[in-house]
Amino acid sequence: MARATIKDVAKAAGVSPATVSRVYARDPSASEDVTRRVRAAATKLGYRPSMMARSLTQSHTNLVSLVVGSLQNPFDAAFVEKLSVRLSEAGKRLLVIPADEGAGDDGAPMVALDYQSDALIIAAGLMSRETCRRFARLNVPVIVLGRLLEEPGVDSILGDNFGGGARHGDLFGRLGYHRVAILRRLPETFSDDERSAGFHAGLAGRARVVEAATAEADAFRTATSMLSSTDRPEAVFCANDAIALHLLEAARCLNIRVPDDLAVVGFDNIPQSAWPSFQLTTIDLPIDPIVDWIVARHQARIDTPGLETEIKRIPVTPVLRATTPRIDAVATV
Amino acid sequence: MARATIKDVAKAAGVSPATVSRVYARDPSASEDVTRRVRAAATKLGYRPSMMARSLTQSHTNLVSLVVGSLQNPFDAAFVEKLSVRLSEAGKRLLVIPADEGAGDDGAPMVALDYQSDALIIAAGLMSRETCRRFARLNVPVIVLGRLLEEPGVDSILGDNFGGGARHGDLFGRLGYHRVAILRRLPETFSDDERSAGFHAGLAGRARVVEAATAEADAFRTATSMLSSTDRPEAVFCANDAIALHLLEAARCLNIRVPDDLAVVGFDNIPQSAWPSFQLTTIDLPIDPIVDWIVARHQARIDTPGLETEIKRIPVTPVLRATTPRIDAVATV
DNA sequence: TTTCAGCATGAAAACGTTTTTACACGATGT
DNA sequence: ACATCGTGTAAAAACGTTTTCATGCTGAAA
Repeated sequence: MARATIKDVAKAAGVSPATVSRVYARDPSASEDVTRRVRAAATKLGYRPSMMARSLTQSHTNLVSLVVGSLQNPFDAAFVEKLSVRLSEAGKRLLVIPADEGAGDDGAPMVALDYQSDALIIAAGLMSRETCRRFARLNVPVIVLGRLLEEPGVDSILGDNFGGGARHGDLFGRLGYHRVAILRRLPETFSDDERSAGFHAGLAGRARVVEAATAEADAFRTATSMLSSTDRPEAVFCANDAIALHLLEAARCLNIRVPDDLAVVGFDNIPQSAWPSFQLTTIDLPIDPIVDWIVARHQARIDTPGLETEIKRIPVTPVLRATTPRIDAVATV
Repeated sequence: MARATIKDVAKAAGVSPATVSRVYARDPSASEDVTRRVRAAATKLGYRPSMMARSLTQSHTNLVSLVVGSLQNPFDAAFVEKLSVRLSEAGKRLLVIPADEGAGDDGAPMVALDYQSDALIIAAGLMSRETCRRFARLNVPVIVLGRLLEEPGVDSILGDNFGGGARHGDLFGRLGYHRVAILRRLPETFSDDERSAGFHAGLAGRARVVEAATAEADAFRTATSMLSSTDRPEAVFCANDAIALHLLEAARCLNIRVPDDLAVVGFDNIPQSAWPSFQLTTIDLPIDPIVDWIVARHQARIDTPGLETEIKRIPVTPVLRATTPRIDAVATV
């Protein structure tokens, strides 16, 4: 019971394979009558054109590869889900490539080349500049999320990390804290570098800052030890909500009252942050505009090769909730 | 700067394309000397075999399609992540297909056919029996997660939903509740049917049961109205942890003490359930064995066509935490 | 009628692989 | 000396499409 091919359909409809192809390509030169016969034969045989064969003659595959790390962080999970939906709507498919793939050989995203992906989206901040260059040379559009990789032909999209961090820094300054901390992801994490820099700028020296880095999986432990230290910070800027939630959990375990004994702020505004248990003050980084831009941009790159490198910044907005004191309560101090 | 093809490599190495192919296929008949020359030429030209072309002559593509709904539920997100990693390790790629795809045409998973996927994994409980049959007829292995679809050639894998539900039902019975409730996903959700049935069996009539269904996105609202009703239940069995967490949130908003005024149990044991804020009593449904079985099973189906349909049940284990009273405290009553 | 444009269609080449078949060569056996 | 066999390689067919080019047909203009 092999799969029906274009020849089978052609024979059944009494036409040539070329004609069947034309019908599927919506070529206007295909006559009314023939189109009907071909469609009828196709549905009877359950024919669907093979994308693999089609990709061989055409220059595109309608495949988009996504290199991604963990999906534990709800932000990333939501990103992947929305991206796959929007790509589907555009008639494209998402190929998921774990970031730690193919370490032995040529680096992770090379597998995207094997399937002739039309574009490559990097949601894990670890692709080497070298690999990027290689893709750019092959005219495969590369879009990097959350990292600024200045490389010709490689586009980047990021939230306004510096601006968001600055808002938090200024908030802490106005709240009059003297000992604050930053809890962030591991040192190579580009977004957190920016967020941290913005925070420092916004704080403008009004408080002493200590900084700790942690893997997301270890966040609870790191947070616990940070809160157990002798001169525990009065307020903590967590570089993302996932970490902030762990910090809140740690505080709860240690019977530290939030926000009275400890203020906490995050970044991303994942859905859980709005839950009554957390009510996390954070920075909203909206996913829809990110996905929209990626979908539009990769298509633009495909349609017109040789575009200038573009760096897109998504604006963010602060969301004040209950893990920080009300600012007006302190404004008079 | 077009991509290097097998012919380019052949020319550069002074051999025929067939020989290059043999080198990549690790054909032992390729001589030492030639293998070296080919490898050298390939790396110099940056050659990688085109999977699209290869798939045309071979019967398999090393592509596995996954039809999936939302990734908001951490259980599903973790499943997708682990599946993609394990498939990668086996040299395969994951093609993600949103469940609501192609509603107009032939049903969602048909797009998997377009790319000649070697196997189809359905993690959304909505594939029609008709569509399944079609795949089975084409010798494309279909594996359904969380749904029992008795159809020749279609394998299913599920947690022991009935058993897990029964444990909860019995627990509630032994705790002496009289008014209990079930909060579950929408009526078509197969797993929840089983969990609910198991719960009833385990409870064995020891309490009056009311049942409410909700979309996961509406869980907080549904939970709130359930807890606000005049004869609020003493204990609620939520058909999964994601819903249970929303119920706990709702209880907190309504100042209902857990477990004193309200006992809550869930199902799945997602990481968040263990957080100090929740401490949810639940049923552990481990993901690793699920993914392992799926990877092994789809490979088995590919290697030996015509296998008997198999239905795999993953054992579950109760996890007692703080959203239920300690059972020994009541055992003497 | 003849000629030509335009249109619908078919034949064949091309895409980049794998695989089958065939061949040349050297070594072995008598 | 010749037949036989293995071994390493090349040539060519095949996979299922799209696309270019050629061709036959229709009808309008001459």
